[in-house]
Amino acid sequence: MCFFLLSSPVPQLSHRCALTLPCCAEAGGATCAKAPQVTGVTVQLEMHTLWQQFDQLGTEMIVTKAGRRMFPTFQVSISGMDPAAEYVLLMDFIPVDDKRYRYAFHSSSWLVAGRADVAAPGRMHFHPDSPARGSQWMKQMVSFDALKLTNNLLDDNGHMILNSMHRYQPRFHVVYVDPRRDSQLHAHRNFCTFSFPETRFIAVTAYQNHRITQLKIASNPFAKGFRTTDPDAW
Amino acid sequence: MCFFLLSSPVPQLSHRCALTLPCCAEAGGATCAKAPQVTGVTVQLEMHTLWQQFDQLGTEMIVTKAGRRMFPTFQVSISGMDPAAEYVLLMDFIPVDDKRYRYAFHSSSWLVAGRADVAAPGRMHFHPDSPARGSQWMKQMVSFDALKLTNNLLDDNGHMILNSMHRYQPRFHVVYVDPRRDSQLHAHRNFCTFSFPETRFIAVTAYQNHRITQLKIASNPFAKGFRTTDPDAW
DNA sequence: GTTTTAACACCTAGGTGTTAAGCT
DNA sequence: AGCTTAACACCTAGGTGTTAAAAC
Repeated sequence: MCFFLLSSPVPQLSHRCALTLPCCAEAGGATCAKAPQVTGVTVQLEMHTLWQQFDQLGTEMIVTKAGRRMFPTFQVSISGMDPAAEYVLLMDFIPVDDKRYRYAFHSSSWLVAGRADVAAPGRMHFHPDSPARGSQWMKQMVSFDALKLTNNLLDDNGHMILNSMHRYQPRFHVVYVDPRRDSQLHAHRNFCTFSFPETRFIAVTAYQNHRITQLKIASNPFAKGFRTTDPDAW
Repeated sequence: MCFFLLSSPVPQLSHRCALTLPCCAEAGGATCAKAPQVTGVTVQLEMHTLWQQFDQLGTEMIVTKAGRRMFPTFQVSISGMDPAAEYVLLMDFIPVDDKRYRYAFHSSSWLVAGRADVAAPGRMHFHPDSPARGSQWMKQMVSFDALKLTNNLLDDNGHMILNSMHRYQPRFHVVYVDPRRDSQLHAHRNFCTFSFPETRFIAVTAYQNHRITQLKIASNPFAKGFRTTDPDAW
């Protein structure tokens, strides 16, 4: 099941060149003996400008017992797949560091509040259309809008379990489904991973930074009921 | 693509014993050289009582240009699949006869109004979870609630195209995805078909029989706004 | 004190039959 | 006259931040 290294370090890519990531970008140009079906894969993060706006304020994502969607939604455009080959697309979340945070309202900033709590169960979220052919994945934007975040360590709904007040980096994985051989043995060659630094966030049970709240209200259609100003101003 | 005989006759099974259909039920006990993955498959129609209530009045299903869901929804429970084998589940609709109908309001009954119009394009509706393993299909009820009916001959949304004022029999197909050989050549052995006579209906652009309208309002949650009497009376 | 929970009003998104107008 | 269409009010279903109370 766990054929990815959950403990692998978070890549340190600059914001400005992260619009498009070639396969194995996080490996930093190291040796990359990947299957040909994944070597050419390129992934572009959608809603990049919105993600940047949140990232500049310090993105917060609500976690609830029942599960809460992410906003912005993680959406990507993919190219360079083998149109006829089958792929599985999935996401996971890895801790950015070993710290617990708290928000200082008087200074409107996040402070380190100690060592991280025990790590939440590291789950994978398979895109519901998986598996599908490359042609299908490349046809239009791939959206992970069914993905939900929870702080319930005993969650039984397949949601992604995160610790509140901890910082996370979403990761996106493209896995080639090799029909010819035992996929378990060659899995390490048949996938590649993409990390977009601007999608990092701190999990919270209630918003801390009021500017994050305002940007969510301004940009999320489901929060329209809380808008007071002109929505086009954003 | 069209590996089913769209023009095959509608099976004439009695209402009373149609609760559960074994594979190849429509073949009437004839020779049935099917693959072992489909021979043992059994399908049970859900909401059977509701379907019978509608059938006794003469079920009508709305067709619209944009596409309209069926109510009751076609839902089945499946058993007897090979849990590890992959199956595709799909539906189609075949004309019950070669006639066009009209409703006589004064006698509250359907009359034959001539020969059928030119047949609408015969489409297949693949269940969106297809393909999936037998274990997945048997885990819980399979619902075709995404299926929509349209009278637009030029429909480009993948909906099922039907002629209004014509009578149809929904059919349900279980197709075993054979990984070993050319599935095209052996397709005739790898599927079986189920027809439930109580799911027959006449396609309409507006309800004709007022008792059908009342039963829809009473039993469809989305029509609750039109209820006047106690819903528990049904 | 800080963090979490649950009920809530207010939205989006889309499935109902109704109705009046339009079509043939 | 028979049939179809489109706008509509009224639902279901579920995604928002708010708020006050609860939990720790």
